[in-house]
Amino acid sequence: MLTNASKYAIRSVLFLAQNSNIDKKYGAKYIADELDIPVHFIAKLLQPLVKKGIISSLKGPNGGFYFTPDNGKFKVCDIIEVIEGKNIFDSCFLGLPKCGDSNPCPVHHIVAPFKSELLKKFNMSLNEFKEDMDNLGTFLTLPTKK
Amino acid sequence: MLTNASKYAIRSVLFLAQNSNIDKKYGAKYIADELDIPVHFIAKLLQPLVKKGIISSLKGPNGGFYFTPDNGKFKVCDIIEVIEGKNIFDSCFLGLPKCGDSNPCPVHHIVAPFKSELLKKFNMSLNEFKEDMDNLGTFLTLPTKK
DNA sequence: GATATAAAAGATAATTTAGTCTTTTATTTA
DNA sequence: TAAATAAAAGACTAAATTATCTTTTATATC
Repeated sequence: MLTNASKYAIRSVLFLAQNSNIDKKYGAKYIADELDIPVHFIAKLLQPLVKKGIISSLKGPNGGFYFTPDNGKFKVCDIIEVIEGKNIFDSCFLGLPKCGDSNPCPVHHIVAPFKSELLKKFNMSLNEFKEDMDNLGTFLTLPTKK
Repeated sequence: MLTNASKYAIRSVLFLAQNSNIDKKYGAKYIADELDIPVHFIAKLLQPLVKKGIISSLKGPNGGFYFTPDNGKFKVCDIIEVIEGKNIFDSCFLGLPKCGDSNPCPVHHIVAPFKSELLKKFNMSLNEFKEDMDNLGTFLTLPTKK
């Protein structure tokens, strides 16, 4: 459903949301190591996210990527849109060209509520999402990294 | 989550399950037109399914692909396994290497029950699945094709 | 047996996704 | 202002997925 690119990007942004601020920045290498992601790949992916304002960055010594309260106004959906360039949640799970409530595919009744729940979550602001993660006690990394 | 190949294959098999029998076969071209799928692609995809016994085929005039009660003993999961060659339902939605109940990613609590429901369905026999489709009134084609 | 038909088999091409490497630019610190 | 650092930008490579095309084989019918 999501490409590796989107998965990497989402986890990186959430990592920054949880762990960074203007005084505590993380380089691409650190993020990649932490999340078990290819370094060069994530470095490339973060560029358009910075440009869009979803995360912040600073070059040079003591520079890196970081998260501000303003960044937290964006949503996970924004990350996906920047990386994929299109809405990937429209398409039918079985590839039916016109799947919908009135022309449902054999798994539509299972997939539709799932997508709806997922989109509810992905449409939360990143600030809200972060709080939600704290409440649920969820993870972004390998258990050994904690 | 599923590749195009799997989606095409699943819909083709279900089409045959619903519409064909030993006296009513369909050529690759017919199936492709009906389901809005690339002809050559589906022709290729159906080959390993026949070999595995998930669908039946006969060469020559009046030949084509068809479905027998015996074919109906396989499951949708079998189709996916033949086409993908691996279990695609294991991996975490956000790409977390060790996502699970005890180390859940931020959407695990949404994804896990979805997968579970889906797998329940995909582990039904195709005979059962066909009946289920009748009961639910689901579709495999464009509404205009009906 | 010759011909037509349709799947099987095999080779190849195109596109998308994934990932890497090098050079440039901005910023800090000495 | 020189050196070091880290992101930005750009070019490039690799792999997987998607799709097409051609040749061969099996089957039915005439």
